Amino acid sequence: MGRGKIEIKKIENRTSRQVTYSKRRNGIFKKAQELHVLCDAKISIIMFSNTGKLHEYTSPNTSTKKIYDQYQRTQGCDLWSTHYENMQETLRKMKEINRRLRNEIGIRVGNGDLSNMKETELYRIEQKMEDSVAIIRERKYHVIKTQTDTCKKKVRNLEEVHGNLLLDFDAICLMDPRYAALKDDGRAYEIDPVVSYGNGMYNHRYYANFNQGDGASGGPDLRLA
Amino acid sequence: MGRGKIEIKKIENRTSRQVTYSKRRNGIFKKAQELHVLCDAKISIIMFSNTGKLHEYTSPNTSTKKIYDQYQRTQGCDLWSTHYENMQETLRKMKEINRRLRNEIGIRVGNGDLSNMKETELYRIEQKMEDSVAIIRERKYHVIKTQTDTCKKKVRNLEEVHGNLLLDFDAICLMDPRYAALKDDGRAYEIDPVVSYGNGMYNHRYYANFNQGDGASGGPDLRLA
DNA sequence: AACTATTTATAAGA
DNA sequence: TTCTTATAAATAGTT
Repeated sequence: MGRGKIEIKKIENRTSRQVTYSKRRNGIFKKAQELHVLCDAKISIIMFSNTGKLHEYTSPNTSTKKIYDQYQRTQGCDLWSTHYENMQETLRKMKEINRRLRNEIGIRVGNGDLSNMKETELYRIEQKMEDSVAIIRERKYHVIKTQTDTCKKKVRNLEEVHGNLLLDFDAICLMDPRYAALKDDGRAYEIDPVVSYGNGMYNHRYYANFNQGDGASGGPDLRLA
Repeated sequence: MGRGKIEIKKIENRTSRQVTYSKRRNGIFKKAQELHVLCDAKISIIMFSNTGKLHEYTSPNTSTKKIYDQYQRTQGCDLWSTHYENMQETLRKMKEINRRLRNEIGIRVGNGDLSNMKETELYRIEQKMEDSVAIIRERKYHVIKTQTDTCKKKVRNLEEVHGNLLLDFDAICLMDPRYAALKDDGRAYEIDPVVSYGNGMYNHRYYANFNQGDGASGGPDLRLA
């Protein structure tokens, strides 16, 4: 379609080639537009001249991106999803890790969902939590130990006074048996059975009892049974 | 270019439209191929008929993806990098959240980095940790309360016995002043100053002291100062 | 899918 | 680039 027929092969003359490229490119775009109107087609044309210049045609009411999205959907292919999929996988994994971390925290903070946990799992969690409280316990221990020591001191002192009184009382009874009757008048001078002092005046079972479960540290054991 | 000139507007006849679409589409692809050969151009054409059918032409020695990559580089535009960047942003945020969650857990488990924390921050963490121990404390409390109750019982009993002994001793002294001397022989029947019983035999300051900081529950307060 | 009258695109020249 | 124009090519309507 021109003054003479041309063979379809690369035009070696640079200028001619550029002119032809320009004319034919517009021809194609014109025909694309016509096709769009006549047949209601969506068309995307992208071309690069051999000089690297970009020209594109995109039919109205759409965009290059839209057409490529549709292209992918239709083809079921990826195009850029190679890059993309790795990222999606990473994202997916991270969400999962995140979810688990949140759950771990939730359990520790007290609003975790413990309802669908198995016994062993619950035990594991409990163990972990106990480990976690170690630091807090370390400080709490100081306070508790102070209380305990004070308590021990008082009990020890009280017991000593009590012991001395009993000794003195016994001494009085020996010196003057009149008062021995007091021993049998219903009053119990011995500490009640719960404490189990029995007859031993300086029996320290009381302390042993108080300190039962003591760790190596000598402080009260706060572990759960 | 046909038996008659046609107006460029949508062809309403379905069959005609499809025929025209087919013919012209091939015409465009043929011209694209000619242009590719004549001018050494890279061309990508994607079209969708109004029935949604996909047809494409891609010039030889290239691919849709290559052309799209070049398209993006040339245009400096995003296309899918919008998705991509959003995704990267999401990923970045998620990593940050993850890092913080890990740190939170680390602190609770005892291997967190507390070194570069400010006082207020540390206090906040401590508070949170204490909240977290609430559940554990709830159960521990049971054990401690048992111990405490036992201790109280023992002390109360011991004190009562002690009180009775003192009363009896006083009675003996009144009846037989000979033994009053024992009161001043250096032995202290009163509990030592630490316990501060003073002269009041039934003074319960001891308990008040032991129970200092009691919560409404009546149990020992395990909170840190 | 093939035919062909006709329109359209465009090669070469200006 | 754009215009011109002779001519090749595309294609509308028909078969």
